[in-house]
Amino acid sequence: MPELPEVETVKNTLIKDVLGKRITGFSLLYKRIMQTELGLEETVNKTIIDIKRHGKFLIINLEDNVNMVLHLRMEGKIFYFKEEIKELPKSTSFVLNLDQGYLYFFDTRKFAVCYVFKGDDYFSLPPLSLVGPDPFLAKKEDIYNSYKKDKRPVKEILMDQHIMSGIGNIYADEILFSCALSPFILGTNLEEKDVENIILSAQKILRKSIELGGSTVKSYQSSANHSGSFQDELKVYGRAGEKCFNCSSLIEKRSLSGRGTSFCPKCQKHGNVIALTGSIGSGKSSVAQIFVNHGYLLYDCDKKVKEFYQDKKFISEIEKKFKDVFKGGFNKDVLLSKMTSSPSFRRKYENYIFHYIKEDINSYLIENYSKNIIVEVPRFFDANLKLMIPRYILVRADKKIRYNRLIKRGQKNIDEMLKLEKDLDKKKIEQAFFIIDNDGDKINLENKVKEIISYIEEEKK
DNA sequence: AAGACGTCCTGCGTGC
DNA sequence: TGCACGCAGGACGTCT
Repeated sequence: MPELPEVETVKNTLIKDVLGKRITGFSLLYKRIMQTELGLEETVNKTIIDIKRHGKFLIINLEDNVNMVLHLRMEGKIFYFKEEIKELPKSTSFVLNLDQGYLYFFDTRKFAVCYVFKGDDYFSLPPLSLVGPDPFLAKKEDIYNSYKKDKRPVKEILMDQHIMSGIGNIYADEILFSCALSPFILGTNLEEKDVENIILSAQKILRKSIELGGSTVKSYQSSANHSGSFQDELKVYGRAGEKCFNCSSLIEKRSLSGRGTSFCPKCQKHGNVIALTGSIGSGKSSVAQIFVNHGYLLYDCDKKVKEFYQDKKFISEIEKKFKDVFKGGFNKDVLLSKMTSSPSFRRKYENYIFHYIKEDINSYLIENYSKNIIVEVPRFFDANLKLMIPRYILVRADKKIRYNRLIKRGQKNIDEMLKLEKDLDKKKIEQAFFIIDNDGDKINLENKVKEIISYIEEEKK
């Protein structure tokens, strides 16, 4: 994704390639890219006299005060070729024919936008008038004044182009790692020195990235002939589940306002988050209780799901989502029979519930990011929580012991429930943070869990 | 008013 | 092997 360093790289490449060249014609293949009444025809027969960057915007100054303003968004790329491409790729948004060569604008997802202005007041008109200074131009006092009254999490503010521009998802994660701040800390809770740190870290990281020609991540590349190499410098972005280079903690990932957010829980001052999983009747709750006694907050998925089923909004969402099944309104018996008779329904339904609970865990963890939390989640693997909570404790118990526990609990349909369980594969067992074999001895269990808790405390130092 | 959600779009990963 | 599905993601618009 082009952020400030990538746009800067594009700018530098274009200055080398096309400055002084004249636009002789154009073809517009994706019309919706144009955001202004004025179109590319205004650029014909004009020479490119300068190329600038403002935040993540690229500005192409032409003769006679014609100015193009481009935003590459996710995947916009501008490549200069001396020769014409015979078969244009599907992703081509437009082509500018030059007196020598061609400028191709590619954009697979078609999110990029283009503005054409006549006159020199384009800086005082949207979109540029709404863009804040980039970290190299920002004044510490101004930025601190904005941050301290902003109730959003710092990462959101950092990506808000109106306040400070140029930083997107990748660099936001990297900058916050670099200044050891949680992405979830609220702007109102930041001190002046934190904001100063953010600006300095931003400058340092962006400068380094510009030196390396930006990042070449997934499909993004700044120019046809060169790829940047800053992706090799990334410390947290795209590293969820891997070890922090600094402290060896596992990098965690959450979703913050729809953006994947990776961070090191130790370096960025988070509480411990541990998932607790294992088959039914293995004694997860007893383990969880011991964590609670040691000051951990408990997120209990089974309890949460029960609460969801009491919630009218949740039920009406389910009725809407699966309206062919719940024609006469939501009904547990209908649900059960459909679940057993249709595997595809079961899959879809469970995925929906997993998704729902995952979102809920996500917001709980963000809200309580500085606290220690134990998340009791029987279907940890099915719910795909491994990147959100890389550390999980596996509780196991002999089948006989579990059977007896379930009878004691008054559980119905025990045989069916046990039959539905899948065996854990080797990898899942190997990757467990700890395995607790719970044979029913309370003292043993208590000691084992205490051991784990003090291990976690020790690790955190 | 601020926050949640929808919109644009396509390649790709997942899971059967 | 292929198909269907759903997600990611920057910025802005809309709704509450």
